[in-house]
Amino acid sequence: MSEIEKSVHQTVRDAGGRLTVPTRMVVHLLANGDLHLTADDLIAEIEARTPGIAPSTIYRVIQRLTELEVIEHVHSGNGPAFFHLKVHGHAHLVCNTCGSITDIPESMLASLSKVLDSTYAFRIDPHHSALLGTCSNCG
Amino acid sequence: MSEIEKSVHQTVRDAGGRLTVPTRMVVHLLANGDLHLTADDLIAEIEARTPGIAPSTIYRVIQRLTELEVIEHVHSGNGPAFFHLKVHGHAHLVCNTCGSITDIPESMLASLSKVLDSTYAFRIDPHHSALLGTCSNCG
DNA sequence: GCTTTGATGCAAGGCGGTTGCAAGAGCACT
DNA sequence: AGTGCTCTTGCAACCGCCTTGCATCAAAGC
Repeated sequence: MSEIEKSVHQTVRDAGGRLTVPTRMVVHLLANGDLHLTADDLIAEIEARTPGIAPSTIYRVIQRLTELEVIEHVHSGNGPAFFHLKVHGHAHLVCNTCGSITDIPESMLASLSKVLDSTYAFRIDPHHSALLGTCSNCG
Repeated sequence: MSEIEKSVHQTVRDAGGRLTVPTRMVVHLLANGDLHLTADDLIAEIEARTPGIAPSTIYRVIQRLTELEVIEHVHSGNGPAFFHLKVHGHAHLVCNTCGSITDIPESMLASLSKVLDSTYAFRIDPHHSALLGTCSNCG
C-alpha cells in the first residue's frame, strides 16, 4: 500500500470515519489506477473486483472523501464529473469533441488568477471546473 | 423590437425555421431581459406570460437556436447551464457560494489561450464553461 | 465479544434535460 | 383565402447522474 493511501486512511480515521471496504477500494483506485475516474468508472471497477457493492454507497464514499478534502471533483461540461486525489492537484483541459483530459500545471493560471483577483476581487478555483475546448487531435 | 431580435428572426427564417410563439419569446427574453437565463428561468417567464407552453418545447427551441449559433450555453458547475445571445459573447465567473455571475471580457483570457495553444495545441472555448471560484461578497 | 455509532444496501425520488409520436401551425404558393 | 408541405408543438415517458430515507450491518473502542 502506498504512502498516499496510508495518509488518506489516517485522515479518515482522524475524522471519526471507518475504513470500510468500499472506502478502501475508492482510495486505492484513485491512488493507483487512472487518476481521472468518474463515479461510473469507480462503480464499474469496484463491481468487477468485489460484486455486490451498491452504487449509492460509492457516491456516499465520494461525498465523504470530498468533505474531508481528500479528493476533489472536476466538472467537464455535459458529461459526468471526474475525481482525483487532491494531492495530485492540477488544472484540466477537456476536449468537447473526444472527451480527452489533459492535465496542466496550476502555475499556468497564475497570471489570470491574479488579474481576476485584482480586477473583480474574484478568486478562481482552477481545480473545480475544467477548461473546455478542442484538443490537438480534434482540431 | 430590437435590431438584434430582427436579425435573429432573419437567421431562423434563412435556415428554414419558423418563427413560432415560443421561439419569439425565448429570443425576446434573451435580447431584452436578464442576459443570463437558465432553461428554468425561461420556462417560468414564458409560463407567466403565455401559459400552456410545454417545457420540452422550450428545451427544443434552445437546442435549435444553439445549432443556429444564435445563443450559447454556459456550464456553471453543479447547477443548470445558463444561456445568452452569442452577440453578447464574453467569459463568465460563477461564484460557488452565492451563484452570482460576473461577465469578463474575452481579452482577459487571451494570453492563457495563447499559452495553451502553443504548449498543448489545445484551443479553449472560453464561453463554454464558466470559471468557478469565490466572489468578493463571499470571500 | 459487546456496544456504539457510522456505513451499507435497497428502493424510491429528484434535477436537468431528451425523445417518440400524433396533432397542430407557419409559410410558400396559388 | 385556401391548400399543402414540413417544421414545430404538447404530452408523457424516459434517461443520466446523482441523492435520500430507512432498516440493517459492521468497524473500532472498551
